[in-house]
Amino acid sequence: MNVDTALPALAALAHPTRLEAFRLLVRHEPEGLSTGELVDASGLTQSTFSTHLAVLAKAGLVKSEKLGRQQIQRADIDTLRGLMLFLAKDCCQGRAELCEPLLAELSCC
Amino acid sequence: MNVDTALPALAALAHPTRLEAFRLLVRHEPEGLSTGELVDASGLTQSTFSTHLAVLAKAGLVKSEKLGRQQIQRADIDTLRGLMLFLAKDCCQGRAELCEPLLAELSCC
DNA sequence: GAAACACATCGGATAATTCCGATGCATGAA
DNA sequence: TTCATGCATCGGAATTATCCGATGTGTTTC
Repeated sequence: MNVDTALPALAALAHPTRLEAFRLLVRHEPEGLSTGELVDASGLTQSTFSTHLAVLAKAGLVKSEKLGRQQIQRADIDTLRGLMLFLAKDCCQGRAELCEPLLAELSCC
Repeated sequence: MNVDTALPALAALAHPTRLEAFRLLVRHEPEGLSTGELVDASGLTQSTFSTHLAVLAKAGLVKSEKLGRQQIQRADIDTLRGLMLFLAKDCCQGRAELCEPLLAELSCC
């Protein structure tokens, strides 16, 4: 993950519909959800949501898989992790004191 | 950090100029940089960059302080940490296996 | 084959971003 | 006081994002 890959990922998440859809997919890992279920959850038109999904997919945050005539969407945790590492990298370089509190809170996992 | 605070933060970072400026400020913690220095680094007009800086400030990612007639800008690491925790929260809830690799890589700090 | 279904894509209208020059408003220097 | 400096804000033009209905494509069912 670098600036060129982080920017589309940030832009993809910087929209209420897409952020909510992505979080929903993360909570439904690893089974995923069909596009139709996501459309229903969004409350938007099918065509509108489809373009949102395309933005998430292009950013690498969502991968899809065909299952019969529906499309199963799944969150790509590796990309999310890459984005978080990219954001953390700057403050971690030689300045551990800045990221220690983050590690402490993440240790809940 | 919740959806309402994460969305402006994501949108603020989802722009090449603002992302670069924020990363520059993180690397210059805790001294900070003046607005003029950031303008020079951006290559944009002073007025254009000022509006970008206002977006970062409104999202809580940058705090400023007056020093004579210049304005010292500093990255707010707490907000960055809050954003990362918000993104990580979903995948950590009851599914530690998803976040363990993140912790492993972050342990470089 | 025909119809129904799930989803993607196109066309176009509206709204929001982005960018700049010009101007305003403080602060420090002469 | 007068002038220069550093920065914020205003007004407006160009670009981009967002949203929807309509249509196209592939898949299952009858």
